[in-house]
Amino acid sequence: MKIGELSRRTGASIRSLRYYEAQGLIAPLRESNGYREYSTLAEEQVRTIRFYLQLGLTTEQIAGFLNCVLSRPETFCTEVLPVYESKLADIEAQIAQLTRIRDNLTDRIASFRGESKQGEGVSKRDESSERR
Amino acid sequence: MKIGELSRRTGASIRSLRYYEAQGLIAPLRESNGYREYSTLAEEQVRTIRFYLQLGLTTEQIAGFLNCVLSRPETFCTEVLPVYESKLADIEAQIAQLTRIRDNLTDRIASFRGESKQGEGVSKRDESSERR
DNA sequence: CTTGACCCTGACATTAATGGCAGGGTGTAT
DNA sequence: ATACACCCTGCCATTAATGTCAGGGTCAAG
Repeated sequence: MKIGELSRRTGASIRSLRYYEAQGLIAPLRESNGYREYSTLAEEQVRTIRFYLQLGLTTEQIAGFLNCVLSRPETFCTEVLPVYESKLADIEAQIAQLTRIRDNLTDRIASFRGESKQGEGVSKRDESSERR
Repeated sequence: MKIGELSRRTGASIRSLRYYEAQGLIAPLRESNGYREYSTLAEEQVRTIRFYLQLGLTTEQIAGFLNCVLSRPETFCTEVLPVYESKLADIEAQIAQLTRIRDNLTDRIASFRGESKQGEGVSKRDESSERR
């Protein structure tokens, strides 16, 4: 199957499919005219790649275990767990950070609604949050 | 005060101070030799800018209400509230998205620990999350 | 032979704030 | 005058996946 069809079948843009190849995630054959020829396995492979991308993993991380998870259940691939764990730590840190900001914003929005009375906690800034 | 001193006092890099100026957030005078001369008010101004940046606002958004909040309590500046509200919506969407991913990761990590028994929910992917 | 639907590579743009360099001027103390 | 600590502008880089050109082949149908 050629790249256009694979794109239609998987929802990945042609541009993305070429990018996955450049990142070493998929290696289609080439016809004599230079066109990429994808096997039928490619379809699942691309869906798998996209799934891991949705989890927020990078193509580099995915490349580290893709071959393994394509050939057996994920839990048999020892390379996967550390990636998940480090990603989870990332995400939790981000959530914590965003939650801090959200609470700060919520407070400040609330002080707009009830600003008619006192001025406590409104004009003085909260130096607690931090970024990157 | 010159830019180096302001940088030391506020913790903002010289590079950042020049950037804030380019974005219209602060307008120091110029000495005859071309050096920026900051008033003593600049120190609080920069801290205020940094505070809003920490809240995740962009320099453009900050520019929209900085003059106002520097001269009176935040709650008197009507330009501020809509920015807060839209940022809050942003943040909440991001938190929701990250939470979905986190739960997915947590599940998958858990299936590594308990993989000795059955294979339910392990090899089949979850197509529920989404990104950007 | 021309049209049109494919395919190819290579390159630049995107986002936002910041870091860092090159090349050069200023000012003060020795 | 020479060193040294400042300051200036302008420019490129950063991140990661994707979009989007330009300029060019391939191939089947008409």
